[in-house]
Amino acid sequence: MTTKGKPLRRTKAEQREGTLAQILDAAEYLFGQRGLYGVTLKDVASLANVHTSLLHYYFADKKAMFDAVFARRAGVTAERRSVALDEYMAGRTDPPTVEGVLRAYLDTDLDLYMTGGEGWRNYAALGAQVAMAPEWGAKLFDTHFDPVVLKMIGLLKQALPDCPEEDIFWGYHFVTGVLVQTLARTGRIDVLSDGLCRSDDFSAIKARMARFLAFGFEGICQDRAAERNRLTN
Amino acid sequence: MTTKGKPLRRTKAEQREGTLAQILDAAEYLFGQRGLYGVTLKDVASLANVHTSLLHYYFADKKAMFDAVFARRAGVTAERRSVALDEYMAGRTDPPTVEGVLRAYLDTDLDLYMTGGEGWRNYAALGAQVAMAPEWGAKLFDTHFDPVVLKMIGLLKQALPDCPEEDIFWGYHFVTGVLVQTLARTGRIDVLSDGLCRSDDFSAIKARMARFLAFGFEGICQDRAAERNRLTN
DNA sequence: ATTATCTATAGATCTATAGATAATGC
DNA sequence: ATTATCTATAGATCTATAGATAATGC
Repeated sequence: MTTKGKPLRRTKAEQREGTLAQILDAAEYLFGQRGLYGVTLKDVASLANVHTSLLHYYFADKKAMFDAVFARRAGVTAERRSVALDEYMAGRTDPPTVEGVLRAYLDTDLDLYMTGGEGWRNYAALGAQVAMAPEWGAKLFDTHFDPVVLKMIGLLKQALPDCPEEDIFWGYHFVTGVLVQTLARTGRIDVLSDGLCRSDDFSAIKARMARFLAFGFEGICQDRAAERNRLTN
Repeated sequence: MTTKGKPLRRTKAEQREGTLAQILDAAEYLFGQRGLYGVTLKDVASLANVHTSLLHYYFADKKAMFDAVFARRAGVTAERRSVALDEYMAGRTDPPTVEGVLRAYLDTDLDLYMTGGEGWRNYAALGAQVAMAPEWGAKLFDTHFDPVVLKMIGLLKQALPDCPEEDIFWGYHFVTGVLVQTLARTGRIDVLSDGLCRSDDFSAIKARMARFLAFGFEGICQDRAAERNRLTN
């Protein structure tokens, strides 16, 4: 079995990298299924085919391992979305449109989960759980995603110059909800729709999400404009 | 201290009910903060001021306790929303509007969390965590909420007779996301908006949510109508 | 005479550490 | 000579149960 193509001898750096990836992949899957507290180090070790004590060699403790899992892909997706927003703006002289900004932001992310393989889908499910964890979850999101989110919100302000800042932030609140619900892939819509829709059909969701949300923004901003008119006249 | 107004002697049924409520309240708060796996029976017992073994007297195991916590309020909110939808339809001869249906459904629920006290807000946070749990979470939602959700979806179909069923289900998928994100109250929007918005300001959210989502539905249904026209002409 | 609550404890599991062994690195 | 991995185990914690005690119920 010692074919020339696959040398059994690996450099230590390679070995380290390989094992770490195995561990992080296993942890990512399990944490995505049951959350931080629903997974034991032993669970991760078994799935990763390493001994539990090795986890302590690589990570200070369980939370540090969890943070490493989250951080591994957080930077990648944040950067992709940031670049997509820049590219969207680079190609135009007109102010941005709400749907354009949302497409750059959301579709770019959905593409990643559609084409990035199982790892990215597991990460998505993990992200959904983190997003709903009040104690430490929001903090993780703040740390990794604030810059790109604020960049997007800045562009939405340009797209909706007459809309109060408050409404735009609430609109973003709704955007997160829709995205996070999608990333969770709980299978609930499958049951409700009796199989007509499947919660892992990101392609169907991509076809609707940005437009749905763009119309939503118009709705609450129109509302505000109307209210202001009512008060002024 | 044996004033006539507050007899120390309680009937067993009263005692049972009181203790159960203490236990369920404590469990509700803790599960809402850290999820099913992040809470131990000892945690619940300490907060409820009872001995851990008493939890085993009242519940078969931890999951049964969790289910009892969830079930206690699930029926109440489902029924309220169902009644609100009926009342909305009772008062009209025209077909329903999307925003009308969503207001009956969502505003009724938000009112409950706004006026129902701390217990209901803790339950909301718990619900948000359950909604993102792939293994057992979706199942709990199916059990308790399918009837009222399907009733609402039926009304949305009446409001949007030309919209494909598929789009309406996806629209509902987005509705859940927005509601669940709101119920979680993670404080993330507070940080992002630098205090301009607060995630526990359900009143501000109520003023925007139904309209935002109603416009979203119009958006994806218009889209579909346009697409059909394109294909037909 | 039944029901509610507490005491005591078994048995399993979980995290974490110390120290041994087996690889790669120079 | 350093780094990666495993063995063995301590100490804490967690769920669950058996059985005692203290209330209410007739």
